[in-house]
Amino acid sequence: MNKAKNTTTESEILNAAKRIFQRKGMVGARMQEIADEAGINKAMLHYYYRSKQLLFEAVFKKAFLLLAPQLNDILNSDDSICDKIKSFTHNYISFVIKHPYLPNFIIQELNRNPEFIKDLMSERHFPTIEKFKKQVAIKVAEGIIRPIKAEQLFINIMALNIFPFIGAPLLKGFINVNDKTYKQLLEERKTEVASFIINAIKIEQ
Amino acid sequence: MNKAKNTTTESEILNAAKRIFQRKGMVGARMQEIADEAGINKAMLHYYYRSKQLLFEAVFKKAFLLLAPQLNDILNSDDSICDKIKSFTHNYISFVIKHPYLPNFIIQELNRNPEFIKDLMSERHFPTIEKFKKQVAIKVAEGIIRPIKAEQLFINIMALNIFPFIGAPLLKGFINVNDKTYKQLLEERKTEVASFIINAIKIEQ
DNA sequence: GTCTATAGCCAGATAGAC
DNA sequence: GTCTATCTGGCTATAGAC
Repeated sequence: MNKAKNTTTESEILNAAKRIFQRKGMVGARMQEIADEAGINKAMLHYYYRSKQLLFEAVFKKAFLLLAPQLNDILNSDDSICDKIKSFTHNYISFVIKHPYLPNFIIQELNRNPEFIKDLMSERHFPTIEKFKKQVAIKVAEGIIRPIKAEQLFINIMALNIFPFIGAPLLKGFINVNDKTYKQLLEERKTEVASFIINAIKIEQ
Repeated sequence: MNKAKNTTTESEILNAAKRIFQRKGMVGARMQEIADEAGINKAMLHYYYRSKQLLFEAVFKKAFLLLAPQLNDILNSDDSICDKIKSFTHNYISFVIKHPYLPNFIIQELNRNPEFIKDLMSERHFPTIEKFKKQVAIKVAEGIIRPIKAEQLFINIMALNIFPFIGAPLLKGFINVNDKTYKQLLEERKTEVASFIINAIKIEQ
């Protein structure tokens, strides 16, 4: 009927779906649960999004487009490598502390359906590694940083940033700490990760 | 009837279940699919394991007990820190290249049910970080390695070893390589990861 | 646009023959 | 121990009233 109202219901559904899908995944989530979370009827979900699959895809794409552009900070900025690593890890870890389910959601659903990445890569502003590769190669040639493939460095950066969230239950077990202490460790990583990476690659003058 | 035959069917089921559960997860797996994979009837699964949940738990525990003891190499061996890091990363990455679904399976199911780690921790030979903490603290005090909390170092080691497998679809997308090239990158990591970590922590003499 | 009621399907589990 | 057939429940999706 009324445009504002439609938009509100539609985005209410999307937000509710986001919360449920991120916690339970595509397979584990229930349409009824999403409807309850949104405080509306289950039929409404189908009215606005036709099917569970389409609702899921809307949520997934939105989540991915929230996370991916941040990689431009490390891949396509003109700052020095060390500065990029410092600002990226700090920003990324801060962001994920606020949205702890996000990385696991993305990773899990990409593992369930790996071809999905191809759709995403066609998106505007999908970050690529090309510029970063050139920058690393130059700095290695200049003797500023140790010899390392940009691909490996990128994998390491991603691993150190993301894994502590995805592997939290496992790591809490081995380290044998409670949630509060683990959260404190994550806080420290805002600076710890950058130091670790920079020590690993920089050559003492 | 016959003992040998029982054991065979029972372990056939367990192996089939392992393959299906590791690819699809608890929620995504179908009992029919597991039965097909084992080449037997669906009713047999219930005859031997009573329910999907119990079958899953048998598979999960077995998988976990395959992976966890390897951590003793880094946490409880008497070698120097550098030697431990070298041998552990090499062994671990080699192992996971042969069983690529394993880490994601463990991590994913622990995220679905985080309290599950408590059961596992009561198992004999569950590795803990205590000895490793002492060793790191001593080496830091001696000025052999840079100041770092053992917990953070441990998280970093785990992240660098495991994430490349769990995040493979995502990383392949950003790095923009095919499966074969990515596999090559993983091979390189058998030595690359240790160098990276050791450079990050060691103090130049 | 929003609801209730229900169709239709699929999966886990069991009964019961052999 | 192994099978076929079936029960039962839960879930996505839709029909249709308001």
